[in-house]
Amino acid sequence: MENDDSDQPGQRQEQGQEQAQHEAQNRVYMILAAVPSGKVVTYGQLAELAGLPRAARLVGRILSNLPKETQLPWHRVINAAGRISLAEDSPSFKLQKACLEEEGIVFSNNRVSLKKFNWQP
DNA sequence: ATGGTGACTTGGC
DNA sequence: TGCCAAGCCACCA
Repeated sequence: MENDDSDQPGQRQEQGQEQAQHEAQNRVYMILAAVPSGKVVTYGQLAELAGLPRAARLVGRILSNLPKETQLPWHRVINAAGRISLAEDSPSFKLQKACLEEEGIVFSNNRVSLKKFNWQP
């Protein structure tokens, strides 16, 4: 048979995109959950490990959408400059910094030691 | 539908 | 060392 399975390209494609996004988000969660205490990872690294090169910004968006009750170590994610990508006066900033210091991360002038970037899965 | 913005990154000065 | 500009991706007005 000619197989007229009639996949409506439009709708199918749209669903595919949405699913892909969801998958990507899920992968980011997995990678993030695997980051050990005492270590940090940058948005770019997290994106790359999740198979999303050049999507550092997307990771930031995903984190911003995390529920406040999340179990994920979102506080272990910092930017490439070794800084916390949040406003200093923001409660989230203070929380993140406090969590990292609890884990032994040392800050110098609001910046994390670059040596901590050496985390391999 | 074009433009602006943001938990980003990299390269140049 | 620090600021600026361009690139990149998704979302919102």
